[in-house]
Amino acid sequence: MKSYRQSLVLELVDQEPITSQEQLRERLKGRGIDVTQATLSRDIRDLGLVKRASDGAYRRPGVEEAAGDPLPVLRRAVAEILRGIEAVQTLVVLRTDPGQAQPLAIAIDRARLADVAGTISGDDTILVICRGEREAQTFRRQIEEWVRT
Amino acid sequence: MKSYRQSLVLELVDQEPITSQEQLRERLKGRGIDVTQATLSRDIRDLGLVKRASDGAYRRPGVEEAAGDPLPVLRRAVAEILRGIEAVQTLVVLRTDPGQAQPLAIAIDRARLADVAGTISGDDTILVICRGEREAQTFRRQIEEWVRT
DNA sequence: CACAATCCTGAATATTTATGAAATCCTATC
DNA sequence: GATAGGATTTCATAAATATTCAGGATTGTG
Repeated sequence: MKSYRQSLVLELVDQEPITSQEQLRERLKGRGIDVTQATLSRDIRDLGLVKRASDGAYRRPGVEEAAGDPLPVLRRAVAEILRGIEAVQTLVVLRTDPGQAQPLAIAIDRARLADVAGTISGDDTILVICRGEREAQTFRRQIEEWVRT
Repeated sequence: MKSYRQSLVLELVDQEPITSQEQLRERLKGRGIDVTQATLSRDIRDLGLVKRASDGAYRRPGVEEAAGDPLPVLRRAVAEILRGIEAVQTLVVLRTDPGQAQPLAIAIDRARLADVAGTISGDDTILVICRGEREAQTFRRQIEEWVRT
């Protein structure tokens, strides 16, 4: 019983956001398993599940969430907060308004562009490490394009 | 106030197991910060901390038990949260899941590897500055090795 | 079978966390 | 300084979770 129930718990937790033990209880009932919240509290401890404060959902540790399409977010971010751009060999330096570098850098990271190996950012400057000099130019041109649009 | 307090929360949570918001409240009071539990509930959500059911301790997602030898910690961190690695000249760019770069960078720093001069990290990217191109390759290979194991 | 030891569970309850509403604190502007 | 608007915090309370205790099951042993 117990181990079957626990494997079902993992399955449920993986396929939809479960944010409370009561909710989990209902889902299990739907599958013909009826237990109390106390039991689920113990199951969750046994399974080592984790409750993320950001959305309150139970998760197996280490499994991350995928969000919506990051490209539009990036385009908006560029249009809104980019103030300057410059390529130096394989690096591209972006300037923003004070305090805006971090959000823009995150947008770039999440867009997972082919030219970009990664970014590091300070307060109003972002360093974009590109995969080569050619890629740095391509990236700069792409961004400049977005600024104009 | 808020951002200072939140950085203190991260610090406290990293250095000892905090299992309730009241406990966190006491620790903060010990550092001269006096707030209510309600505020901490919101801070914890803002910071995206996670409460592990296995021991009830709050953690930054992805960070594993900080203890003794830093190498095993690093290996585990690599296995768990590394998503990509790439060397560009003397630099190595590591990619992680969103928001996970910081903890992995800390693990690298603490391991004090011979090839590594230092690290800088953003949201999901870490820039590792190696002591030379040869060392960058060695470091990359070492990490890749760990990913496979 | 009888017994003990152990595991699992539910009920009741204690503890912990989240939240709505009001109060307070900041910051910018006149 | 006075004031508006927003952010942040507290207070009070609701909601969610953990735990204690006791009652079956189940298993192993003589």
